[in-house]
Amino acid sequence: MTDAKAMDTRQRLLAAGERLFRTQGYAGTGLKELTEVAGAPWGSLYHFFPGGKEQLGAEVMRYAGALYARGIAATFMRFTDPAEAAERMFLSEASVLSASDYRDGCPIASVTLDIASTSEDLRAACAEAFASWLQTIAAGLAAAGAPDETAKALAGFILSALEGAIVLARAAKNPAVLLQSARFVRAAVEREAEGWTSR
Amino acid sequence: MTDAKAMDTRQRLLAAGERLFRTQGYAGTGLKELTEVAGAPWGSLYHFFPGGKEQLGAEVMRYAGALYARGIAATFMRFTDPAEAAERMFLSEASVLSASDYRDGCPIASVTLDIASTSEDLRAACAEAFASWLQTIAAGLAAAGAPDETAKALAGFILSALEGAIVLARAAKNPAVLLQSARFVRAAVEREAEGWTSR
DNA sequence: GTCTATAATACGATAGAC
DNA sequence: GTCTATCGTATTATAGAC
Repeated sequence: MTDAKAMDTRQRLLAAGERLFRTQGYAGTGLKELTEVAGAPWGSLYHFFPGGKEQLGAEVMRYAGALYARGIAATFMRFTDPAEAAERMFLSEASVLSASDYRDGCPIASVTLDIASTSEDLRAACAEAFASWLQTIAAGLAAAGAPDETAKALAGFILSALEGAIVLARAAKNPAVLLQSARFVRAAVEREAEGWTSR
Repeated sequence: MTDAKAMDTRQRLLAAGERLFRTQGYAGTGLKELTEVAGAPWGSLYHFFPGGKEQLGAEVMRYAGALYARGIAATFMRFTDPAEAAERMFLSEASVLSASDYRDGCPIASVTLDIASTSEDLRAACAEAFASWLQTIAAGLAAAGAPDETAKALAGFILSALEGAIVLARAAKNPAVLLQSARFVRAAVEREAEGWTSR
C-alpha cells in the first residue's frame, strides 16, 4: 500500500521532530539533520509539509501534545489518588531525564521559549498542547472530587512546577529538584483534597 | 577615557544578549542582530569575546544571573514574610510578561533548553546562574527561620514553579497560571513556615 | 508522485584596511 | 587597536530528473 508507506515516513518525520526539538529546541534543529534522523529523503519533507519548517513544527507540537496527553491520562487512570498521580509525573520525568543523560526534556517548552515571540502559529500550537495537558490533569483531579475551578487552578500549578523542575534539572544535570518539587506538589494536592473528600 | 568606552560597548553587548536570548533563545539569535541591537560594530564582538558566540553566551548567563539574583535578594529584603516574598516573585513576573506582550521570559531557561545537550560550557554557566538564584532564595528562607535543608528544598520548589509558570504563561499569552501558582506556592511556604515560627 | 541536485540566503568567524 | 569587507559553511526552500 503506497498510502501506508507515505503515512510511515510522515510519522517518522514527526517523531524525529519530537526527539530533536526536546533536546535542541526548534531554532537549533536543522531540517537536514531532521530528515537524516527520520531516515527520510530530503525532498519528502516538503512533500508532506509544504509549509516548510513552521508547518512541520506546528504538527510536531500537535503530535507530541497528543502523545504526552495519553501518558498523563494513563497516570491518573492508574493512580486514582490524585496526589500520588501528580507525584508520579515528577518521578517518571526524573527517570526519563537521567536515562537520557538529561537530554530528553519537554519539546513544547523548548519550542515555546524559542519562538513564542516570533511565530504566532507555532505559539498557538504550543499553547494548545499545554492546554490539552492541563485539561487532562484537571479531568483527573475532577474525577477524584475536585470542583472545576479548583481542578483547573491546581492543574496549572502542577504542570508549572513540573515544567520548571525539568528546566532546572537539565541545567544542573541532577534530578534533585524534581524529587523536591514532587514532595511539595504532592503535599499541596493532599491539602487541597482534604476539602473534597466527603468523609 | 578609552577604557570606560570599551567597558560600555562590552556591557551593551551583554545587555543585548540578555534581551535577545530571553525572547528568542540562543540558537534563534544571530550575532549580527545582536550587535545591531547593542549599537556596536560587528568586529567589536570578537574583540571583546574572542571565543565567539559560545563565550558571549556564557558571559551573558553570568551577567543575567547576577542581575536577577540582586532582584530576588531585594524582594526577600523588602518582604520579610517569606511566603509573601515568594508570591511577589510570581506577581512581579506576571507584570513583566504582560508589559512585554509575553516576550520577556527567562534568559537562563531559554538558553538551557537550547543548548543543555550540545555545549557543556554553556550548560554549566546556566547551572551556575540557577544555583545562585536558589542560594539567594534559600538564604531568604533561612533568614526567616527555615532549617538549611528545608530552605534548599523549598527554594528548588519555588523556582521550579516560577520558571514553569513563565513558560506556560508565554505559550498561552495569559498570566493566569502565574497567579494560580503564586497562590499555591504561597500556601506551601506558609504551611512549611508553621514549623519554624517559635510562637 | 519521489527523490536528487541546486539555488538563495543567513550564519559564525576572520583578515586586512585605517 | 577599531572596525569594514569578505570567506566558507550551513541553513531553508525549490526545481527538475526519474
